[in-house]
Amino acid sequence: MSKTFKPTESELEILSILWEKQTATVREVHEIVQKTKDVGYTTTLKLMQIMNEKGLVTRNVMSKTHIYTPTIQREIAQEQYLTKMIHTLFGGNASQLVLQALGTHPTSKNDLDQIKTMINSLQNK
Amino acid sequence: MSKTFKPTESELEILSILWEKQTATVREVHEIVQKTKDVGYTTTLKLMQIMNEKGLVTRNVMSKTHIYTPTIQREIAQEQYLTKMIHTLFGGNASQLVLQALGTHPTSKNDLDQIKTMINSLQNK
DNA sequence: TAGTTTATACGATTATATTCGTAAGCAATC
DNA sequence: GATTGCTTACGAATATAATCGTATAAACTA
Repeated sequence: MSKTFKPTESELEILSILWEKQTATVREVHEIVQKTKDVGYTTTLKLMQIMNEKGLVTRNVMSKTHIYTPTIQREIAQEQYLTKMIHTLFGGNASQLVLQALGTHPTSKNDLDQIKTMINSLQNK
Repeated sequence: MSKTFKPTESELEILSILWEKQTATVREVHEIVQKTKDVGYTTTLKLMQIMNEKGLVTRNVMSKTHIYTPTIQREIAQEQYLTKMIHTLFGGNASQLVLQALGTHPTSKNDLDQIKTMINSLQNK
């Protein structure tokens, strides 16, 4: 069914922009890409065309300026990369990853509470 | 100082094996690689030679069979990938990653307690 | 409407990564 | 001491990704 989703580095960057904005034109994407990478417009365009061929995005071609939408759910990508990362980087131990994430990435009190709640519900099973 | 650590896909796989075993020969690494990828011995050898040139590993050449050691701390790689992943995949929100990790990757009661302890100490600040 | 801007399409180049074949050395064994 | 097996070295082929230049057309603008 679902082929293995494996975007390249650049493609993932573009996807992350699309996930954020839901939908975007090449120019909008390029504007953001440019902040971190110094590449030409046609490079971004070409990448997005390739992504379309691969089925990573779809596009609405009604108007001259095409509008792109990601086809892959962010959640699916999250799960896939998370699994891989736990395996290759944390020796299969998810809690190590959690501890590290909490330790080095500031989290609001509210979010911390939410995590505690989740843990409690996991423990009551 | 520290150049940007950016191993390729295959290199990261080899590193993860070295992190696990601390130290290993090409054959030992290859044996494990072979379980998931169908590649020849010299491919693994070449990769590890390149990694040596790049400084990702060092090797002891005393005996005929070289012994490889990773130069990069696993923790540094963990931190780097974690940061990137939180950014591109979780919209900058670390707690989202934590919730997802806990939700889909079974964690022992003990580990969960440890995480709670950590959260508590974070909240008492 | 002529000129300018902004789009897409797409081939071609360049860069990077992966893979393997072959040569050569060393050591154990027959 | 020849043969076999395992090792490294390394060039070269192949595959994949990233980048850009140029052509072409639509839409806006003076």
